Amino acid sequence: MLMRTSRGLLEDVEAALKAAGLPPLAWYDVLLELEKAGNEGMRPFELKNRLLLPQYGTSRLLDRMVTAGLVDRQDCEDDGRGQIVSISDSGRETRASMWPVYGKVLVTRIGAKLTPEEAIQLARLLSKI
Amino acid sequence: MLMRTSRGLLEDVEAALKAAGLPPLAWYDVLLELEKAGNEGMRPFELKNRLLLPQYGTSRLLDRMVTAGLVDRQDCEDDGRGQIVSISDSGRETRASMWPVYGKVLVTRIGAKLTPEEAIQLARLLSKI
DNA sequence: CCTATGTCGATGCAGTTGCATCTATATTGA
DNA sequence: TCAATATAGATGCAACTGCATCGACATAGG
Repeated sequence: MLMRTSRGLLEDVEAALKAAGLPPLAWYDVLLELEKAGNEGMRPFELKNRLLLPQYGTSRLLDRMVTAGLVDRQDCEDDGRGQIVSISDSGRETRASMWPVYGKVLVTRIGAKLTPEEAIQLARLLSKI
Repeated sequence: MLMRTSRGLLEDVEAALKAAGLPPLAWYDVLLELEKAGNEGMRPFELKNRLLLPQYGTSRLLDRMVTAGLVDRQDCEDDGRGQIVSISDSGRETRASMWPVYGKVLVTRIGAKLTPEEAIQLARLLSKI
């Protein structure tokens, strides 16, 4: 049930984003992390750890986002192997415009079907897993 | 949180199946449906409706499963456009060998972390969505 | 200092997915 | 009956994913 539920939800969110001409959900997660990281940005491997993405996935996702101008990438001074990625102004705007679309699907798919107490309880149960 | 939880669970299941030299989880769902459908099998579009898969995804998934010998495909007599797919003996065996691997991950990831009452409650909440 | 090993990130390749479109057959209705 | 439309399933193409591996730099141990 968990699988079916979340897959359906995911598809709805992706479809809503696409219909609004916005990037996929994974980009939202990245933008949110980078926004939280502030101006100093963060290392790709840290992003990978936070979002539990595979290393190669992170590398290529960042590639695309840099190309799209949502993320800035610069060489890391402390570590010659590494780099620092940070969100651009355009990235901030994009994230902001994604949120209402994302949120609306969640509200209509979850908020409308569960009472607030149930939603809290669901969150509590899921967090234990 | 729902997304993160289910994605992690999914990855664990896929990894366990792969480690056991077994096909991916989607194949399990198909095999289970076909096994329930019995000897008459079922139409691909019906499978697509039940599993909520895209049409092209169903077509290609069945291609691979037929190639792997887990599914039999024959032309449909009633409808010249259509076909009938059904599970083969090998498919039944494969599904049977997948179940314990699948189940074990669920038990260790869910059963071990939630009490039976919590699990029931979780299922109830998810079913409302 | 130098070699061995570990970590960071990139990439070639094969397999998979999404999208749009196609062919073939079925159904509807004038 | 025949044209218009709808449905079943396949497929070319571009994008994306997983896997294995690579090259570059970092760090530890002798």
